[in-house]
Amino acid sequence: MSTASTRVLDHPEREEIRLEAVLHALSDPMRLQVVRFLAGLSGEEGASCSAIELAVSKSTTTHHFRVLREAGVISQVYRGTAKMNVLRRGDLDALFPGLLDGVLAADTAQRRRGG
Amino acid sequence: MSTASTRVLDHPEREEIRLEAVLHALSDPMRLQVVRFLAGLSGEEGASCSAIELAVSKSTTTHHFRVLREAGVISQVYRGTAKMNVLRRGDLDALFPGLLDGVLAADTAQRRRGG
DNA sequence: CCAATTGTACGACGATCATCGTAGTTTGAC
DNA sequence: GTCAAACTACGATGATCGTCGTACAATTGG
Repeated sequence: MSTASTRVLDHPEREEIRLEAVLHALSDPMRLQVVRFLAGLSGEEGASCSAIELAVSKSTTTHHFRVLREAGVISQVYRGTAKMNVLRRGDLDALFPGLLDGVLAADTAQRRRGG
Repeated sequence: MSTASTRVLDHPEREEIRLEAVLHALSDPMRLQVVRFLAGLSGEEGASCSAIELAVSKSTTTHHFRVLREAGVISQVYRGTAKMNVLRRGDLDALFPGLLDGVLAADTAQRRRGG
């Protein structure tokens, strides 16, 4: 088809994003790894699901990305056979200023200690 | 007995506190309520478990306090028949600067919006 | 010693979770 | 039209979670 893909994914609106859901989404090592990766990207690029190597099966990877999307942490859009993922930094920063950076900094600090 | 109580509770050392565990502990509304309450206290006072009215049974309350303690978010010490709870702000701020305040601010922001 | 207060231990319950494999769908490239 | 790549859907499984009630333990105050 030449028309745009009809495969559209459901994202919570900014106002629908819940702190508890975000914290829960970030409390898993795999998902934290995804967020860390996406946060390290410059600009609006984003990355496909397969660009981030997680030590779990493909189904599990899909699952983690969905949890992140449904919590409002990332947005996902199909592009060809790939699905591009972008951190919803604008929304998160608007809702919870400093939260995402705080978590990322905490993650960096913990890793630096050898965690 | 006049000797100090032998009822001692296990707390993770500062270096043992894990970010994922902290985030998980904070991702529950009841536990967030406890942390919010303790954060609102002045000085080193702390509060007994029963001082914080949670809309769950006593057993469940005990459970939530334990999760917070085992994650390193609070410290608990017996004092008579009561158990006093204190936020481990010093440890958390040292390990993850800005994280606790970020979460508390996010919680306040969400509540202000009517969440 | 007795009673009241405060919190625990121990199942138990249904719900959610992280994980997997297999079989499928959608797309882009040839 | 075929084929490979990328991701999904759908169970299934074992673990953990939040919740409860009941029964118990430790402490303080009369």
